[in-house]
Amino acid sequence: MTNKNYKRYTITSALPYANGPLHIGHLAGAYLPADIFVRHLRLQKKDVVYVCGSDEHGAAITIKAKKEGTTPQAIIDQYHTQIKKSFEDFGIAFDIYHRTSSPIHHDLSKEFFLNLYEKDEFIEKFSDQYFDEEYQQFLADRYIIGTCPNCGNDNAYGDQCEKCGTSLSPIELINPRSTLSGNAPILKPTKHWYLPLDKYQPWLEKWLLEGKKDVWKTNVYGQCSSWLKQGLQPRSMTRDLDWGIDVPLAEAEGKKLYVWMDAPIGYISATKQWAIDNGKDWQLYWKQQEKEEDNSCLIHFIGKDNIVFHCITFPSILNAHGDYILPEQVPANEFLNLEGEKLSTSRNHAVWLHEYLQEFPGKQDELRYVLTSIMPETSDSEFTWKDYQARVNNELVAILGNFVNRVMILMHKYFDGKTLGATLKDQAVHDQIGTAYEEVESYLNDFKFRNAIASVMDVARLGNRYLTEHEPWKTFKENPEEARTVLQNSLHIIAHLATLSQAFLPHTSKKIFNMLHIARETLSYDEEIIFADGHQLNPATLLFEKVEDATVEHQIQKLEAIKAMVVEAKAEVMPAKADITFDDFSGLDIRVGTILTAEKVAKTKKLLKLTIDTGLDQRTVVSGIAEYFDPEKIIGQQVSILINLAPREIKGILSQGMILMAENSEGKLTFVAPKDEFPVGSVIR
RNA sequence: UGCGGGGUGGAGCAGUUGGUAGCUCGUCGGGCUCAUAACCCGAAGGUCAUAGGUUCGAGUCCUGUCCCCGCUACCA
Repeated sequence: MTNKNYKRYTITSALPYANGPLHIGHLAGAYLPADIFVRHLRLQKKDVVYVCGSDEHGAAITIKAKKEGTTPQAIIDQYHTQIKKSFEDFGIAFDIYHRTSSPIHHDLSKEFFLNLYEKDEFIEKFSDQYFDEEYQQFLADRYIIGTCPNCGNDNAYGDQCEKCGTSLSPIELINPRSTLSGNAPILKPTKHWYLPLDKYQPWLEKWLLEGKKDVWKTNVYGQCSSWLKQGLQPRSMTRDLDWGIDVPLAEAEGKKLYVWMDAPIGYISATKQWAIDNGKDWQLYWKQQEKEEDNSCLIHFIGKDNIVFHCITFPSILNAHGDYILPEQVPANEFLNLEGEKLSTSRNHAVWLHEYLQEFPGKQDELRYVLTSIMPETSDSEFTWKDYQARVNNELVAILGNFVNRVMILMHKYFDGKTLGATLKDQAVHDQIGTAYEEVESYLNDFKFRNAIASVMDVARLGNRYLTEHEPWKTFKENPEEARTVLQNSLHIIAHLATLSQAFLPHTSKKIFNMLHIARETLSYDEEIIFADGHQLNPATLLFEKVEDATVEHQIQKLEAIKAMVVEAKAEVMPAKADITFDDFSGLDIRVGTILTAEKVAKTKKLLKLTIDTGLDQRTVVSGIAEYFDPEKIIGQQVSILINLAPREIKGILSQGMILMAENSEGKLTFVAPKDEFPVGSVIR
């Protein structure tokens, strides 16, 4: 990032959606890096505000409320409270954790909308939307269920079929029905306000493509330029929803502001609330100042799913409004996987923060350390419990914890824990510590959190080496003063270690200060560390405990148990389809066939190109089974094949027929074939 | 299929504007015994996915190909 010396910093982390708890993926993506960055700025005595809050609007929350037989308000209260507490317990140092259901936020969002409305920025468009006559309301996509045109699933949602994963629009659903009344909805025209992103494209190309080249991380810049290349389309800023911020126009009764005009403005409203609570001026952190160099430096920490939103949509809104600063940096992280699979809230495949805090009390810094060390900065990365164990045991315990422990124990053993003439008397050590400060500073400036935390650990390594080289346990016998100097130099290393680790491992750093009997909550980088003569150190305590095999096993088993449960719970049987006549059925010509050849279709994930002996002929069939079957292993497999299906070209290959497969609720497939070897061409009926 | 990201010693990753290939963990050998069997030193181990090109010189730039991940398409 640029090395400009900013007057102020405005730091945001993505607003968590208040319909579920937080997991380690959220932390590694948007909260931990921001937290470290903010703590680091504060230690340099920078003027910084770090804001976040719960995103509490949208259809998913009303739907969850309906499912659980409660109100949206109850849902958001529950999750807002839980998320807020988890953040506090974990040690994310927000200046304010606010919520978008607050009046101050509603007012500000409306103000933004009206500002753009009065400037005539919006395009007003009518479109046909489904409307439930009984309930007299338009239906959000998620309120419409129907048959998926793609896979025939009868319970596909208006935005997506969860069975086959296809994105849909409500209009595409066959036999749509309202989840409110169960009736078929009618199409009715409704008016909405669109933000003309296409109109802002030239501005975005200049500001982003030119201005942020080689400034933003490659993954972020790449995403954005990809979107701009495709050409932007106007985006609706309003929706027919029943839970959100009212569109502040008389003609828009019953309509709500869509998430784009809601959630990111939460950063600003949160800052406003913080300013009120603390006697500050929020405009210093968000508005353009008279002189450009007086502007605050705005940085959004997010996960990669939020890139387009924060790099294109929100800046466009801010720019259209006109008074606001734009993000200097959007250091988005990639995703964190867990034990070889994607984290999934719906499948409950996650390490939940609130559970970790409960099961590993007092071990926040262990998780902070591991997540920082594997932070998905440039590509997806993976959390495994074995790796967690290895990093805690081999690095935190063996290197950092052990070093501190060695010195503390020796100091107490030889000198009753009292210092005398304890200035740092080793130039090489002094220089190396200085280098560590420079490295941390420079790495964090570039959002390279992994490197930064490694530089901190290197100081502990330096300490261990220093001790081994000078062997105070030996020299004490002949020359106790030399041993004293070495140990007191080591105390300086420890104190610097505590200072340096404040941003990364705040709990540990406090423990070390306490052990050193330095009565401080934090110690700025520029403050000198002084041990007075006769300074009494506190007793040595262990900073970290080893993670036992059993602990790790338990966590792994827990994940596997959940996986098994999810499969069981999901094993619901698909409802029957509508009746057909015998003639409909007898129109199908299904035969026994044998697979002669099988090969993967290049550049596809699911497709195999098969040659089937049908008895009548040998024909080519393209089948979407590659995820579950190796081509070599299915040669000779007997299959049921529908042979009179109209041929269709798939990926440039003409597919003549369809292999019948049984599919379970997980999407796993198995062949439907005669129980015993049977002549090819035999009719199946 | 389109777009984006990535392919570097056993594992996980760094490699800035092109100039002798590094780090952490693991492995092997040695040292030390103050320390949570911890710590320190040393060694082995890489044709930097692949084929071309630019260059005095390329992991680093250009082009083609293959593979992995994400979104997208595909699943007759």
